[in-house]
Amino acid sequence: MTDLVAHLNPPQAEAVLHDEGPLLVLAGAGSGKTRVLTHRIARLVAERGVPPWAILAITFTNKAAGEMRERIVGLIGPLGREVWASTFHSACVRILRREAEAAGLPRDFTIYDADDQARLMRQCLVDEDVDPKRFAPRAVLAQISDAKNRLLAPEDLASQAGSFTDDIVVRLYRRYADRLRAAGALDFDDLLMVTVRLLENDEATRHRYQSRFQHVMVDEYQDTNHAQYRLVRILAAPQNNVMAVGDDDQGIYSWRGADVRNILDFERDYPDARVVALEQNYRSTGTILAAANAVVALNTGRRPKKLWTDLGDGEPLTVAGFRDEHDEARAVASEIDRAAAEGVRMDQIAVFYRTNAQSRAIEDQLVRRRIPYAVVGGPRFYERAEVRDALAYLRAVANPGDVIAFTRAMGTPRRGIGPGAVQKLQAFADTHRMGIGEAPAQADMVDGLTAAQRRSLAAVATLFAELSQAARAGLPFDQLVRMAVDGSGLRAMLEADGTLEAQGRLENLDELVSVAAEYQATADQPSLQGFLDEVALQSDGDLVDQDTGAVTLMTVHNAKGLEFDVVMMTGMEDGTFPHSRSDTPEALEEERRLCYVGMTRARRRLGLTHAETRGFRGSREYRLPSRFLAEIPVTATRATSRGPARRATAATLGHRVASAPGRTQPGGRFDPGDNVVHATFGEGVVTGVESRGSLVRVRFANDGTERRLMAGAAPMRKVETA
DNA sequence: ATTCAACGCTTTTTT
DNA sequence: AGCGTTGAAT
Repeated sequence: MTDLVAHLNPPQAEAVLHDEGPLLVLAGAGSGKTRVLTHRIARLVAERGVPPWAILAITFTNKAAGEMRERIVGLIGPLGREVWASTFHSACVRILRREAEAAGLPRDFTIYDADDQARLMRQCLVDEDVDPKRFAPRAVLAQISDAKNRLLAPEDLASQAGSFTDDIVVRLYRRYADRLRAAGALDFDDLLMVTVRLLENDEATRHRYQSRFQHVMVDEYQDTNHAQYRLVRILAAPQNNVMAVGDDDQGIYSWRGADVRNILDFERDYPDARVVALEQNYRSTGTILAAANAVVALNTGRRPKKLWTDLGDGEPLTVAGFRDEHDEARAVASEIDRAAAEGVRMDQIAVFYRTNAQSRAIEDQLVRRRIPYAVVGGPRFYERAEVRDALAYLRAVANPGDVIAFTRAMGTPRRGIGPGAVQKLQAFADTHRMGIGEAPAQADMVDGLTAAQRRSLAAVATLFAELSQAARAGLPFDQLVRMAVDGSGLRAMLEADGTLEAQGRLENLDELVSVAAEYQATADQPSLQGFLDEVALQSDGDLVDQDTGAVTLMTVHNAKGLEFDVVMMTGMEDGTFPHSRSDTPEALEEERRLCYVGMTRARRRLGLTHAETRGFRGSREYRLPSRFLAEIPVTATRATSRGPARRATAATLGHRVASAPGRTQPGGRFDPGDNVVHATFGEGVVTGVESRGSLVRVRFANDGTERRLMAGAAPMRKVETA
């Protein structure tokens, strides 16, 4: 048995040696928190006699959970595999599958992802006769999600509601909940909420889990929402052996209900908590750290901290501007080639961006230069239409009540069963108290179907029966998937298509078959339900593979928890990053934290780029350099212009510094004759000034129109063009 | 009743 | 640019 604190610094050792009672670890970026977590667990098991299965360790991704488990195994052997390491959502599914009866759930409940939710909500809007234009399904769902994260049922929301809008949302929430129940489905938020309710209301179950979990540990605690917070409180009680690890500067998920107060108020919630701060960074150079610190330091309401490193200054950050996203991408590719020529491994290089759509321009260039790359996130494998189509057949069989899956399956391939026929089947299923998935077998009894539809449904019934029989007989999952793909006619449909796109879709279906085979081979107790659960709870982060020999492209959100020798942050423009929709002070601070997270992923080299114009939803928009660039101390940077981008650079940067930190120039600086550039209208010339300078008239070159703009508010600046 | 073609709007981030 | 809704053709 190795000495578990041998290579730890004093605060790390203090945390690892903490035995019982609440512990808060404030872990700055790159301060070795995973090490502390794994070592502490190893010590509790190996030296304090805590059974591994009595430890619940919550991580942010399934992949992180797996890695944590392996590291523990590395420290104390196979016993470490028994630790409950998982995400909140996976842990809840595990509990709910086991306690389905007590929770009032069907044993084979289905998990609905965002796409399923939206489809279901659409039906609810129809039910409630609400115009989907005025109430976008996703927007309504966001409000419902918000409520669920705060553990509010429709009734609770009703008591708070007042306005007309709120009333409609309450009605939709109620209807949506009913429909979920009818389908035997839970959405992501339900997984948490239902588990909390179960534990709060069912004393016996609560006691069982409370005594089972002697220690509860939560990583990324700053990103927990209220439901998760409550779950931790309940499970940790009464002995409160809870360890929260996090960093308030890295909270980037408030938009999905995360509440930084959870970490800021930890000591109030657990008054006898021990607090340990990890402030030595082992990852980045001093320059990178100083730059990142300077940016995040501008936020208010954060715990003061002083991250430091003894790794030396390293090289300065590079900041460069380009004409458009294509030039930017070319420069990124050049930077990658340069780094590779210096001996940096491709898989130690990452390109970050704020939004997934930005990956495209970069991918184009990397393909052209034959630079191997892997995109994390974006259109996820399991979100591809054909994959979802194939899975819909399996879901419809696993849970005959799942209308969404059933409807989807009926629609692809085309077999003459549209919304009308589905409705008739649903009505029939309702009156005969069966799931809609069981209705095709009785198609003869359903009123109002055409002969062709009955024939079509008979084939569906046969397929369902075969699939269900095969699943029960324990046919390997890859064969089950293949059966769905072939038997449904999906494969035939795509093969008949013959286009390159259909070719790709077929490949994805083959990929799904291998994923199923993989599941078959690795799962403890393979089951159809388990396979579908795993698919539903798969996260982008789970698919990050850092040993591929390829450059990694991803959003800054997905970069959390990772590190690379060389990081390029692209799209550093106001409106892109910070995102234009983050226009409140709070949202802006979150963007800044996001920027901090991105910067602190870099070990040795950090480059930041921006483009003057960017294609956006078909049209081209003008962009000013991000205010975050201006927040980086000049001493930490070296402005460069590399490769084909000659244009921007020093002059642009001069502008950027001059205009920072505001989004726009203060009013009263425009005079007739000034050349200006506006974020949406482009270049123009000031033709007049009104209201003592607060209103300017500008004629735009693009369309020749003249517009009157608020000098202080318009996203516009002067340019010194020749 | 289903399916196909044109129009209009927009999610930023994700378990 | 891409999706979903809408309106016309089958």
